[in-house]
Amino acid sequence: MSTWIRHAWIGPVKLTRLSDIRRKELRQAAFTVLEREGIAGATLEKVAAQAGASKGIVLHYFRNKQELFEHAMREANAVLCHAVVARLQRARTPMERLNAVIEGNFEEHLFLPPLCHAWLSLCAEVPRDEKLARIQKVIHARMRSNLMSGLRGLASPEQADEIVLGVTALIDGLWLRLGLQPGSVTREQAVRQVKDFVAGRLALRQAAPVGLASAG
Amino acid sequence: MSTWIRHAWIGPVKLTRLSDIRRKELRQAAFTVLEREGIAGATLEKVAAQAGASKGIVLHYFRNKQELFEHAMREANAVLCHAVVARLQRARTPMERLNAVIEGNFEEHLFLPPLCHAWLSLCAEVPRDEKLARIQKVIHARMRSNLMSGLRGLASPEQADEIVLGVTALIDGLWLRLGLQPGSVTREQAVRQVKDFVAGRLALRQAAPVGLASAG
DNA sequence: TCAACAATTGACCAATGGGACAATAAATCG
DNA sequence: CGATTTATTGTCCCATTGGTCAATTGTTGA
Repeated sequence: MSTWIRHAWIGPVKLTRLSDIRRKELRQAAFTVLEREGIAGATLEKVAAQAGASKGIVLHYFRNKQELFEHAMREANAVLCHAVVARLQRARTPMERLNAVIEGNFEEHLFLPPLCHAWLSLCAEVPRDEKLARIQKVIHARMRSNLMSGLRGLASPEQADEIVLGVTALIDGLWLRLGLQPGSVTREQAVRQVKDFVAGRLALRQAAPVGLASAG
Repeated sequence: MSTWIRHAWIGPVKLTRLSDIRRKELRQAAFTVLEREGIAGATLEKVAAQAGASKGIVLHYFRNKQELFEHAMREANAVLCHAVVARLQRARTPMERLNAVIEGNFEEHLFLPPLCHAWLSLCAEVPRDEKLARIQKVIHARMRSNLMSGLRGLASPEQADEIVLGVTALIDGLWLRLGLQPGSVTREQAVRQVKDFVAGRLALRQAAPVGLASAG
């Protein structure tokens, strides 16, 4: 976290203003600390140390601790988002778009326990932080939209809605599993699970909508 | 949290020793505080206040803060567990057992945002608390075992394994959704999702195992 | 009744954390 | 170059927190 980043391309946009660069460094440092320490142990001092700076500088760029972690969440989300969008752009058919979303959500260099740990800590604060809640809402809306872009060609609107809920929940659940028991689920397993889920739901499309499910 | 609880039946076991009762009160108070404040805001003083006692008493019954919240997690888990087991005992067929687990995991008076919030905060600490991790592990093992008791009669062992992973992830994901966006998922929707998931997977049992899923 | 024990409290303490601020160093720009 | 703005640091402050401890108040059982 020294200065190598100063004149580098970070993400899709070149950061010119020094302040922007510093802010990004600090957001990332905050996230890294979150990975290690969780929300309870993530202090301004640790973030500063992680960024190789003083505590004062953190509060120079962010009004307070809350704001810092809100930006950390936005940052992390942007990365995730980018992984999906990149794949989505190469997709041609509806099914390809669907798979793009699924695979993008389990990208190899992102589907990692520490990332999940930090994410989990942020999610746990959502109920008490209006801003975090709004970010979460946006994330879900984008996810839904991405999935819909593929599902519209494959299922009825009502069915698509149902499938979207299932897919998003399943993805989140698999991430959670990675965080709670690293090693109990691989990227390939996760992708397979979600794809099979969709396949199963689409297969049941014309079948009796109750089927086995209502046997109990 | 006064004294009405003193001579009451709490759960399946009557608590005789006063110390046991006090400990239970405090565990529950800790969980309640967790619901409101999250792990970062849950202090011993607040727990004490919630229980109508002094901070000293909390540390009289629990070695330290960590231990208190570990017990809070066990407590919450026991409640969840009880809901499932009760239904499981009334189930006769494999499918009934499966449905018992699914419905038990979304019991009406448990599938609530505050409960989820507290739970989420505890999960977020799992990576940094060996004891919490062990509790988590036990929970998952029991869940798997419960599901297996139904699935063994319905699918091959390998398939059952896969389905279990999917079902547990889906359940967790739906809970997470409840916590992050209360109101975006009802108990009925959740139950339906999981049941349909299982139905879809069982329907694909004999079909080509790849199917639509490998189109991308 | 009295001694041993458990429960409970409140005071106390050292450590830490978030945040304010003044002082200093750098950079930018006319 | 000189002045104004920006970056950065370290110090200071106050509130909070986890945890210890001695003292007090029941409870219980011989």
